Amino acid sequence: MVSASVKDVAALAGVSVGTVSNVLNRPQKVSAEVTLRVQSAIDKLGFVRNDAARQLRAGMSHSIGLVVLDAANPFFSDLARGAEDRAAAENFTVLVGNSNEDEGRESAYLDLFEQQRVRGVLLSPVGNVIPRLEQLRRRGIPTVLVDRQTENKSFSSVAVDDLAGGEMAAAHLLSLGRRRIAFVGGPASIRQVADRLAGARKAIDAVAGATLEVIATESLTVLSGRAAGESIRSRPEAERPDAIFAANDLLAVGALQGLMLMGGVKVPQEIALIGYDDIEFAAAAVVPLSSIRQPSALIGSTALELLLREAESEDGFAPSQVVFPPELIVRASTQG
Amino acid sequence: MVSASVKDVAALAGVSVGTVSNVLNRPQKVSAEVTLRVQSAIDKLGFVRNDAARQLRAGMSHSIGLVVLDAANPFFSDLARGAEDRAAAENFTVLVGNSNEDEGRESAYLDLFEQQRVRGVLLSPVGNVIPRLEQLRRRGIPTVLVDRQTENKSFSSVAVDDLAGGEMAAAHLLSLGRRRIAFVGGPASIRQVADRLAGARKAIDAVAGATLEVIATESLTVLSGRAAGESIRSRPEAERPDAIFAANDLLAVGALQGLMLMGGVKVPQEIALIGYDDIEFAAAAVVPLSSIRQPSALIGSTALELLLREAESEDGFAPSQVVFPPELIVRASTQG
DNA sequence: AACACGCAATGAATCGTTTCATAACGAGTT
DNA sequence: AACTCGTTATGAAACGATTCATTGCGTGTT
Repeated sequence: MVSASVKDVAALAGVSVGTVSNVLNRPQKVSAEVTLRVQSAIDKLGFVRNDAARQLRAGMSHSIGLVVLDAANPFFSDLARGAEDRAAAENFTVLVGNSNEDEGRESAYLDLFEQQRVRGVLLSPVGNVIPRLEQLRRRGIPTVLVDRQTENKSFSSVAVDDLAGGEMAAAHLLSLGRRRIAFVGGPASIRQVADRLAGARKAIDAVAGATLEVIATESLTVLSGRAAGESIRSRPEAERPDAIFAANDLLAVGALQGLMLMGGVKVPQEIALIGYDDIEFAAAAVVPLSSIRQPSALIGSTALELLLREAESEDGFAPSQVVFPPELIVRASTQG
Repeated sequence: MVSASVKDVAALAGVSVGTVSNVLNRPQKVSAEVTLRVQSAIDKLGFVRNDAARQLRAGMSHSIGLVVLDAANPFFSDLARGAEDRAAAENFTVLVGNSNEDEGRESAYLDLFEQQRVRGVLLSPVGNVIPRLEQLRRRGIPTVLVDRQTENKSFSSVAVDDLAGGEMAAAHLLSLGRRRIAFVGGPASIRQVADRLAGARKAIDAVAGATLEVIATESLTVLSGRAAGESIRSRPEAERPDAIFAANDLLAVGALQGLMLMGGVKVPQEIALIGYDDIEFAAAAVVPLSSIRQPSALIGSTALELLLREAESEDGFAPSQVVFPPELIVRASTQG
């Protein structure tokens, strides 16, 4: 006997299977004496409910699926934590899949979630997923997009206004009197990067005499940032920017190192530096980093909330697009 | 109609449900003509297998559960990736739970995994879980411990020899001629911390005139390390150690910052510094960090392999304890 | 004494897939 | 023509929990 079933419990307790189920799910409907007998039978047999059977009968699971672009990115792990905590409060479980920015893996996870009959899906999409989402919706699985605003207003989404964030970062640098601003980031195909750059451009265009230089990187990593920083440091002093806006904090940390190597450029005196995301490490960097904070956990919990509401409602649910404002965090890298 | 079932597919294709199942699971047993008809019915109806029903019938799921101490720690996310990749190759899915070093959450995840009838569990344990694991085993769910050697040889485990790692780190510092060595780490209740310290002590005791000072920290974080570094910097020069071994890289990074603040102590000239884990950031720190590398992904994949082998075997499986050797990675923080 | 009512407990039906013993059929053999 | 294979296809049974219409029983009412 691999494991006991309700039938075994019922037999041992001398009751029907229906009663065992009632003890488990509607204890108030069962007399105290019988409850006790059933409980002790459960203990004696080490009975554990079979989730697959429950789910089959229920028709839907108590899980929701989450597909993130990069599980190693602190932004997404915070987002996931936010979603998980909110889900736990409603007795739901979150299954996390890591697409690694690969459309194939994204699709595989969506397939898996469909087979599991998850209650809904949170998705930070790689490519154009709208057709796939419409298919999911037709099959009764609602989706909420995270960290991405959609043109398509028929889906709910929760995101941060990256355009405003970029504008905010650039405006801050401009307010320090800096005028030769460099944007470090890439690849440009990543929506968030493009939006942050567009926001920065907007702020810079509004100030006479301010210029924007774009330094493209291959990825959003510390090493890419370091390369960018070193290339700036190696320029003649007159050709260096006086401020850098990095598309995320990993790049900013790398840039900082590239600049400071061998007693090079002083941050913030010679070049002010600001990042994006406000990851935990930003505050602890050698020169604590200014950054644009995103409420990552809040994005996760809000998206989950929206999703559950949509899942519970009958069709005809009105999708909503939630956009959180980013927040400027000023630290040493843009002070002095 | 929420979603189509095999029955619907069978009806549309004009065959029996058994045949549909055969098309799905043993295509070679079905004639080409029928296969085609069934496939097109599947496509037309948008049929998606119900995993709960499959699993109920099969008696066991195609998932394995993994409980980690801290999902945000790069060491564990690498370990998880290793396990996931290996699992995917065998058509298994890994469900990741984060215990956050909390016994209650650990237990909740184990309950959940039991209800899901997972094929096995990988566990980086918080407290004394042996009784719980014996219970799981009785119910047919094998367990492999990760990142923890057990006294109890009846369970398989995959770990790195932290004692050897600690010894290796200290021996490296001693080989540089350093004699006043400080160990930065804590809380001591964490097994890994205690083992690394014990290893260091062993190496230091073997060298005449070498001393070991233990600087306890509250946690294994950058901020704790920074505090430790600052307190060392504020000492009179004669009372400072000439080398620091930090219990993990986050502490080492923090210590580095604490030491270097305000043009303080030079690393490695005045104080050599080595960390543990070799997280990605170590190589990219302002002074690239020497560290003790653990094969995190390999630990994950090996543990998964052991687990599957144990799950497939009938009872009478001989548990094995795999211990990987740590590896010394020398970078600038201990050179010069 | 007859009746109605409410509370407990019952157990058959159900969810969707897989499996397996059986049937149907055609081709080859004697 | 009777037979044995071999190949396909069939459909009922099984997995385990839940649900719900039904039964049984004790209490209170008239």
